[in-house]
Amino acid sequence: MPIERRPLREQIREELLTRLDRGDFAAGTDINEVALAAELGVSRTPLREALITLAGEGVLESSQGRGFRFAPVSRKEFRELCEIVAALESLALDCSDPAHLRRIAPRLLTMAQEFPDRIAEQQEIERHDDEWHDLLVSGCRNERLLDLITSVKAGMRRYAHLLAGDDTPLEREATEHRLVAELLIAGDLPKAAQALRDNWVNGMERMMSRIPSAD
Amino acid sequence: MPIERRPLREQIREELLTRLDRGDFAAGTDINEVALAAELGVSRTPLREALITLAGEGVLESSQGRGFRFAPVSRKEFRELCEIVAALESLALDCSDPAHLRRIAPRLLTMAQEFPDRIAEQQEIERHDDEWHDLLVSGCRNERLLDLITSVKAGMRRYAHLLAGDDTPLEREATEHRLVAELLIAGDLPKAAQALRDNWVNGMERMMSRIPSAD
DNA sequence: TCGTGATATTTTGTATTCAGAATTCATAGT
DNA sequence: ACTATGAATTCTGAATACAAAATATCACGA
Repeated sequence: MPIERRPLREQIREELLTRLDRGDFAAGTDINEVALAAELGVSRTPLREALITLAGEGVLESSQGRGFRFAPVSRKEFRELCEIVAALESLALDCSDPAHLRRIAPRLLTMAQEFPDRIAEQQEIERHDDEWHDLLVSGCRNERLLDLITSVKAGMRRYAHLLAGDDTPLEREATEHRLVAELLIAGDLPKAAQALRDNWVNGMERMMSRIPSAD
Repeated sequence: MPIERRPLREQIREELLTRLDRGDFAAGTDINEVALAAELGVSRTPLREALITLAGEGVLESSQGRGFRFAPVSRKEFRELCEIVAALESLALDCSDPAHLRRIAPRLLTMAQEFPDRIAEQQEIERHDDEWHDLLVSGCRNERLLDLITSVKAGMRRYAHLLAGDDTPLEREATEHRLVAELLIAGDLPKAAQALRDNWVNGMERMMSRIPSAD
């Protein structure tokens, strides 16, 4: 078995992100470093390193002397993030090996058809959606781009739990994924990329109404 | 006068980037934290925070137990970065206020025509080029996108000093900038965005031969 | 001469401590 | 009652201290 040894800051970062997914943190409230470090069972040093990383990814914001806080959600930011990820994933498709795309296209179609029931847990739905997108860009030969996409998506996690409890979007999301997969099978990459961008734009609009309008 | 108070980590990050521009650091060599901290006159704590930030931006790489080092340059990575920035700046144009674009277009044209002499210092040329691109995207309403562009470009600084000493590219760079400006004046945003992407692709190819082929 | 292993040294990763800024709370004055 | 002022407290930002991992050194044997 491969023995895994990673810096604490990375483990902490992931733990904070999963807690964020669970909705543990109220947006906008300050983070108390000593309390959080004690809760995680680590010292402030690696915790602060993780916080700085997350701030760089836009998950947190910080200000001099007042430390870190989870950035409040806003429609404006969400729109901005969707625009960015749409462009990046579309670019990732362009940079992908066409042969690889043809190979995975059927699986993408299957996954889109197996979209989780509306009974399924929110967590499960999100995981499925993430997996689909991950597989989609898995053939991208631009490694930096893949890292960047991961990083930007980390900043979107604050929004994930907001879309709990609505069913209708699910169908549409699945339909759009199917469309992308079918266009890939047909070998029409430009159209597939466009459909993917549309998917993000539509997903954004579905979400918009659910974001508190502090804007 | 407004008294400026910023965290040490940010000042350190900037200092390291300017030193990188000066070519102070040999790529691939490990960074000695105590030595560098002493040289900068700070403790290891804020220095490490800056290093972690830079690693997140791709300027540095790190591995468990062996600390940080400046990532070696490679044609592959440079191509990847150019692809990304081309897409992001193009997106920034799309997100810009058309009125603002019309307003700045003449200035962009002037700047392109005033492109520094080939006698000018390398530093000066780069600064001028950066300013032109900054002005170009200054009307972008997607703030996150602007931050992201800045961050990705930080990762490209390692390549800047490589193109010293060649004159011909200068002319072409200026010509391409002029073309973008003229298309903006004509109000043809899609064509301008395309010309901008071409500018990045061409700039990449000009650079390619100058990057050591460790690949 | 080369490789192997034990030991010493260096350097990182993490914890702890210290100093100063921000906030809170109480009190005095209007 | 309300504001302003200042002390006390809390928290962050930075420095220092400590532990463990990585690297270098060197002796020894094939």
